[in-house]
Formats: sequence, C-alpha cells, structure tokens
Amino acid sequence: MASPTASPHGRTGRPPLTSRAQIVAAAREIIERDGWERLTVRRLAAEIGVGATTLYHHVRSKEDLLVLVLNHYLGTIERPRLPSDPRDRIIAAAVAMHDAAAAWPWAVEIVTTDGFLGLLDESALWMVEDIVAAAEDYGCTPAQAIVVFRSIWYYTAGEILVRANTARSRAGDLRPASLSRLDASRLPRLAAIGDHWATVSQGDTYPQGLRALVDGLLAQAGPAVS
Amino acid sequence: MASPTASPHGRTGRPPLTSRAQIVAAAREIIERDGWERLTVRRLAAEIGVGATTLYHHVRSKEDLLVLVLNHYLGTIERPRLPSDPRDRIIAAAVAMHDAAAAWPWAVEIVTTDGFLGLLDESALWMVEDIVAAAEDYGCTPAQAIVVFRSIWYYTAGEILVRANTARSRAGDLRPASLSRLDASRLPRLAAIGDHWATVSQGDTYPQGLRALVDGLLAQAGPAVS
DNA sequence: CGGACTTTTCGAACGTGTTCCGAAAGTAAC
DNA sequence: GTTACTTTCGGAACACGTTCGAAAAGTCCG
Repeated sequence: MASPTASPHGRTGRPPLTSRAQIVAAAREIIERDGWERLTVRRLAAEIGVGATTLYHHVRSKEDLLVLVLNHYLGTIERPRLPSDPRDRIIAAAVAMHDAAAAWPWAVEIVTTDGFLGLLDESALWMVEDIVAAAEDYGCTPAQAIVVFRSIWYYTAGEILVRANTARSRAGDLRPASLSRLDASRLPRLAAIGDHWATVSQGDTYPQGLRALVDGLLAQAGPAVS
Repeated sequence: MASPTASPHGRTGRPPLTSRAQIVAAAREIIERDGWERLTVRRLAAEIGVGATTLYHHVRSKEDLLVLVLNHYLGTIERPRLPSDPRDRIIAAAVAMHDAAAAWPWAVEIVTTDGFLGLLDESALWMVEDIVAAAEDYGCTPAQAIVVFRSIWYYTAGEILVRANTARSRAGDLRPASLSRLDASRLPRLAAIGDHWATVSQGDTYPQGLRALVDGLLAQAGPAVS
C-alpha cells in the first residue's frame, strides 16, 4: 500500500513495509469480519501480506496488540453525561464501564493482566477519573476513593469474566449442575433451592449487586452528609 | 504399579494401564514438586510413563484435569467453624473461599469457566451452602440469597484474578503506570492522587470491600431486624 | 565504489493443547 | 483356533503464540 519509493525518513536501516497502525487496523478488520476468535498472529500477518514473525517487531506480543485495539475502541466511546448526585454518578460510570467491557468479549483476555489500567490511553481513563472524583465529592478521602474504585473494578471484572465464559458454553452460569440430587442432609439450603437457582441466575444481577457494593462503600467512608 | 496379570474386570476390551486417579495423583505431584506452570500434558504423560494422547481417554481436557485436582484440594480443606451472627458468617465464609482460591494460583484458570460450581464435588459446596444459609437466616428470600452469593462470587473472583495476574508481573496492580504525568486538566483527580495510588494499592483491600458489599446486600434484602 | 552500521523481514523451530486414526490387547462367540 | 467386537494406547499431525538467527535493504562515511 504505502509506496516505498523514496526514503521518507531521515533514519537509517531497512525501510519498514509494515506499521503498527496498519497492524491494528487489520486486526480490527478481522475481528469485525470473522469474529475475535479468528484473530491469530499468522492470519493477521497473512491479511497484511507479511511474514508472521514480522509482527513481533512492531508489537511485543498478542496481548500487547489486543491492548492497542482495545484502546482504539475505548477511544470511540463518548464520555457519558453523568448524574450530579455522587452516588448515582459512581453507579452510572461503573455501568458504562461494564457495558463497554461486555460488548467486547475479547477484552476479557486483557482486562486482568498486570497493570491493566497502566496500559490504557488517557482517552480511556475517564472512567477511573469519574468514579474517583464522585467518591471524593461524596466525602471520601483520596485513599478511600481508591478503595472504592478498586472494589468496583473487582466486582465488575469478575462479572465480565464469568459472563464471557458462560456465553461460550450453552448451559450456563455458575449454578451447580444438578442441585436436585444433592445430599439434603449436608447441603439442605442448596437442595431446597433446587432448580430455582437456574431461574434467578438467568437474570442480570449486576446492577443490583453494584448498588449494594457502592452503598456499602460509601457508608464506610462517611455517614452520608448528603 | 498395578500388575496387569489377570483380568480384574468382567469387562471386555484392552485392559487399561492408566487410571484417572493415577493421572490426578501424578498431576498433584508435579504441581507440588515443580510448580503448576510446569504441568503440561506431555510432561504429565511422561511422568506416568505413557503416551501423551493417552491421557485424553481418561480426561476430557486439561481444564477437566485441573477441576479434578482442584476438587481434591478443596476436599482437604476443613469446613471452618463460622460465627453465629449471619452477617459475620457470610463474611467469614467468603474470606475462607477467597483464601482457598488465593492459595492456588492455578485455580484461577478454572474458576471462571462455564458452570464452574457445577463441576465441584459436594465436599466443596459447603462454601455456597453456608453463604446462602446465612443470608436466609438474616432474612433473605431464597432468590435474594442467590443474588448475595452471586455478587460475592463476582467480587471474589475478580480480586483473585487481578491478584494472580499481578503477582505474575513484578510491578503490579491495576494502577495507572505513570499517574504523575497525566494531563491534569482532563484528569485532575487522578493527577492529584499521583503516586499515592501505589501506596494504597499495596495493601489488601479485599476484606474491606467485602464488608461493604455484604452490608449493602443485606440492607437491600431486609431492614436488619437483628 | 566499498565497507560499516542499522533496522526490518521472515523461514525454521520449539513447546503448547488437542484431534485423528490405526495398532495393540484383551474378552466373547463359534 | 479363528473370527468378531470392544476398549486402550500412542505416533503423526495441526494450529497456536513465540524465539532465534540469518538474510535483505536501506543510510552513512571514507
């Protein structure tokens, strides 16, 4: 594509045929066309028309590549207008964060890696900023605000992960497979619940749990001066 | 080991050299001796003295194998004596669950898979039973109790996952890498926190967040009749 | 022009989990 | 004893992410 006619750089060395931007663009193309499971290093290289190992000179690893793609997607999300009430603002921001992650199942593979947030662009950190800011507006100290975000993040990441791996297999969720034939003497409450578990597990309890978590966290921080 | 002299079965077909129990035992041996990262299918097969692909006649997949090993470990945990107060009991049970998972980093690979709880033996389900029972004792309906467990599980699984992938890489946690040089005009609160994030992130905030979550969940369920 | 240096490209190879298919080793019936 | 059937075993092969080392294709300097 890029005509390698003249030497566009003042730099030395063999002129590159491939650019990081090109790789990311091709990866997005594959993800949207064939699904993210089809995104492999060799396929990506073939799509660009280049050797597989060449990619590793522009990207440290596949995970690194996914972070790049994720950052692009996060950049396209518009920062939502949030409620003025601090508590509602935290919840709204968390839900936005959750929905964004849930929309891209492949994000799960990255979301839990080392300093995940450290890999994000500034354009994506508004989620963190908004939650921390709202917590402080409520009356939290900076340290408390960090705990608030951390806890919300744990809860959200866990839900995303279970959700992603549940969707992958038909019969889902974390319900015990056959609650019916449990030993009622050792596990009476589970046995009593029985197949009711499946019914409840069908629904989306993320917002409910989130509200509980946020209320509990804010109650810890300060006695709701309002 | 098992002498294949006579025919111990009334069954037909070639008599097996390998048993599922033998495979699980060898897997545990490798995990304890060389670390769980060294547990590969080929190495496990070599340890037993059998072809690699043979294992797949006794175990559906490596994940399946790990579930078997995990069940064994969970079976060795003694069911803790829990406080009588329902709220404290939920927290104690959750902490026990968390500690168990945190002790075996390799459990993370399974913990989020499809119907995870459905893969567990009865000997490991007491954690679920205890939490559900305590929630009901507090005044929750069965449906509410399920939500309580689910939420706790999400939060716990998320923490475990982030913890595991953090420990893997030295510089850790989910803190933004260089909070110092953030654009203070767009992300003022994060910039203000700066490197304080690292300090707070060092500590273990799991119990704190857990208490907040449980308090919030129980407040949702009923107005604490005590 | 010709060598030194620098950067990019890529084929070969490794170790991973997993699938396929044929060979091995028993029992059961005739 | 021979034939059929059934189960277990394991070598070959595949796609995957990744590493290594050598070749390619430039610039720069003498």
